[in-house]
Amino acid sequence: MALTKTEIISTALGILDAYGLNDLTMRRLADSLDVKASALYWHVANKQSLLAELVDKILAGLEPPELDATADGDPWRPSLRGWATELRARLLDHRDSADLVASMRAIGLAGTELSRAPAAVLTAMGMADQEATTASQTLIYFILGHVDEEQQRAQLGALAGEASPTPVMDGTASFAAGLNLIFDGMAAALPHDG
Amino acid sequence: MALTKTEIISTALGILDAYGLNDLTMRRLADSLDVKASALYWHVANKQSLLAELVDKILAGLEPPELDATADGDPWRPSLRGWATELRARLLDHRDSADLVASMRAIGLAGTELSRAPAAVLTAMGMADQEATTASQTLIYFILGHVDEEQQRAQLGALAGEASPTPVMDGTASFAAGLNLIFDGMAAALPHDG
DNA sequence: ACCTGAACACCGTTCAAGT
DNA sequence: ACCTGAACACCGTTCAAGT
Repeated sequence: MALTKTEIISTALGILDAYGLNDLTMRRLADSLDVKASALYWHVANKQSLLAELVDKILAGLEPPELDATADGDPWRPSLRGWATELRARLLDHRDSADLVASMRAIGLAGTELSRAPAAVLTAMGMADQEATTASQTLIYFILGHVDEEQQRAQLGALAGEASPTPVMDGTASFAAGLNLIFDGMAAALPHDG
Repeated sequence: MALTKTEIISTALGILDAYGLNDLTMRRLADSLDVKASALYWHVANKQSLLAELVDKILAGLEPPELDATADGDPWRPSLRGWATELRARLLDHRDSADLVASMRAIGLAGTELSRAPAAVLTAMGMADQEATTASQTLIYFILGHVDEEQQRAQLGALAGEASPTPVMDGTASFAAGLNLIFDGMAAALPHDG
């Protein structure tokens, strides 16, 4: 049976989860598929584009945040909080994914422009376009930076004594705290609500 | 004349500036020093620690922010803004440095724990320790993420038509806007000031 | 259409041996 | 003390050749 791109991508994701980004090489991936490394180049242009597709797969199905019209107070807050929490969860599902997404994002290869979805919510709330763009980018930097640090720490922990007694700080809690800080900053830039 | 570590580090910085992080290999560095690659290992333990020293050199002399007691209003704002602007300037001085600092930070090898200095300012203003830590880390994620994107874009621009007519957005302006957002978020977590 | 074989031009790191 | 030579175990990528 001929190789398929889908098969390649999901095998790559398996290697990423089990051994990390450093061990995700074209040769190792080929070995896992019982094929020579050069065979991969019939299906993908190069490693970069393979990684970009991996990012797409990791982020696939991430729903853009929606404003709940029935909510009163700050409807955008729970909306963005839910979206950010979903994004973090997907990243935490795959080892080294925050690092991977950040590097792909920089090269502009990742199909998903992450900051667009939250920006739309903010403009819907009356924020100016440029301000909304900046604010969402700040949000994305926070999410990727935070999760990257969580994943790096998890790896260090795995190297030292397994099951570390207590993590330095609860990731979920500090993530929530950081989100609140950014939301408070956004609130200050939003038109005054009654 | 024998090689010195200082010589190695500053030559490495030169390669980083001229050719970028991808081209900063032990073999290329050795070539620049008219020496064989193996010779480097008498002076440094491995590439990681060399990169960590590079980070230290890039960030050397970055003064921690000080609170101006004579200022009224929000003395911490200009203080943190000045520090963040200084940090950005140092990073912009060296190609790929934001990427480099982020990766070293994650592994915990970089001597300078960047988020400590701004955290001290916030606790001095009466913020609780944990909140201050989270807030400063959020600030650091923003700075590194923003500058990384600036540097990546600069590289893409250099690849395409040189002297691009107008950058997509002014880096300095969007940096200032992001800073303000974060400062507004911090203000909300600070004890009410008169 | 899909894959192998073989090569090219690299990596980081180690270590006996030279001076 | 400081460096070279030579090797080990890798990389990503290309491309003629096979089926």
